[in-house]
Amino acid sequence: MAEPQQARSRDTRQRLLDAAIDSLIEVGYARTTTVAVMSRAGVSRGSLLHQFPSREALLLAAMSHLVTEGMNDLSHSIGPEARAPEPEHIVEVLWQTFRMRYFWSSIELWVAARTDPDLRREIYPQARRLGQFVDEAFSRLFGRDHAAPGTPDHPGTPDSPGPSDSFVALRNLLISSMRGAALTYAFSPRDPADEPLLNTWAQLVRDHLARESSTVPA
Amino acid sequence: MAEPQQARSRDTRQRLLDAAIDSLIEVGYARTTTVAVMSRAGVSRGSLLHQFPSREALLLAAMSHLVTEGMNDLSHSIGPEARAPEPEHIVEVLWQTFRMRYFWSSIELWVAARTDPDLRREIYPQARRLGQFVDEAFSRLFGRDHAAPGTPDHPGTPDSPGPSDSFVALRNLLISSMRGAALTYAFSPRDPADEPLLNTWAQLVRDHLARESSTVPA
DNA sequence: CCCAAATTAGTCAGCTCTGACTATTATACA
DNA sequence: TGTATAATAGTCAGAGCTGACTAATTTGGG
Repeated sequence: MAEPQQARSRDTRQRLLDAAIDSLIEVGYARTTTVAVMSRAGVSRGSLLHQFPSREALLLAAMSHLVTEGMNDLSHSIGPEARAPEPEHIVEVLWQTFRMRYFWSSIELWVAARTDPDLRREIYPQARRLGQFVDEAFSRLFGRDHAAPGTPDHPGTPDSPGPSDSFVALRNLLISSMRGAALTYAFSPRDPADEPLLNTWAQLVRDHLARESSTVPA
Repeated sequence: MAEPQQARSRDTRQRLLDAAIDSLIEVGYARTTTVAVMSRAGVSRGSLLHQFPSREALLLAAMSHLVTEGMNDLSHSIGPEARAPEPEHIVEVLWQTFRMRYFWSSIELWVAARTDPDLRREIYPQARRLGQFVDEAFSRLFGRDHAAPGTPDHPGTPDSPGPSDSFVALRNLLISSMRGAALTYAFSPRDPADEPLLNTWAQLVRDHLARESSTVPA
């Protein structure tokens, strides 16, 4: 947790974490061994075990690193400000996040965590952290007006209510569906850019916006 | 592939496959070792390696076994005949299949397959086999009238068209969303029976049925 | 400039897993 | 019933991984 002061040390940590994530993506959780990560990062055994006293510590840190990286990527692809809700654009940006670097490494860790209590304990808060960030990003994609009358995505008080039920439902539906669809590319030879559900997702967004503007014409 | 004639042999195979699947569920792919399966099944090392010459062969066979088992379970929970489409019932039955025995073992194999070309090659046709069966089951849940004017779920000729586009879209959306939602239970402490998306899914089905009966009142 | 602490480097024993091997037992068929 | 074949049993060497250990090097403060 504590940031190491030494520049060299931080560089080593960074290289190890990147190497660990690359390894998760390329060869999966089981074959992401300390030796594999260490040689991939060009770091000696002693350094690795000094920075991360065990394989588990390394992978837990990688998970955290991953989430931070994912949040940065998503921020970047959305841009700084809320946009007008163009269904195709919203769907496209969201779907990209399920095709990026961190998706498969996350899945590897999730699946490994299922049968590893220690890993699971650590991953749960990280996943929530990323989930909340994705929720906020989703709201930003829609723009404040559509996402929530009040502050975007805070629980919502009587004065400033959170997102409407239908907005939350749409968000959860899209995200779960994309996750489920992305998973099939573990073995499917198709190109994710041609995902057949893309149209369906866009239509859901269009329907939501249409329904909203007709019932709450404000 | 060839069914062994010997009764004893078949029993051993069956026990090994069941043990392999149980092991996948309980400890995951990486720790499903030949020794673990063998002792779980109460079978000697020689027997295992006679029946399945390698760990990979065992797990490939387990995948096939799994699919067959999954299809039987699904058949059973749907019942023999097409039913009237009650949205809550449809969603409930479908959601159950993502909480059953074979879901996690499938995921373990899918994820392992991503970084294992041999496994991937074998899993792809199996997944398609199960996928098509699920599609048919889905059509049966809706009843022939709603699923397809023609024969249920065959590609569809000009004479007997397949399911409508919107039906296919609904199906793919529900299945992908359920898969994506189910995945979070790898680490989430929630009870799948309380899955928040259940209402959303049911609403989608209701909307589809309503739209259908209004546009095609035939 | 020097020294203590931090960091990096390299080696090793212990463990587990896999698949090959040999031996034993059961089955099918003549 | 006898024998060839199939199935089951148990052992073992080789390979890979982890984490502990010792040694060398670099950094930062006095």
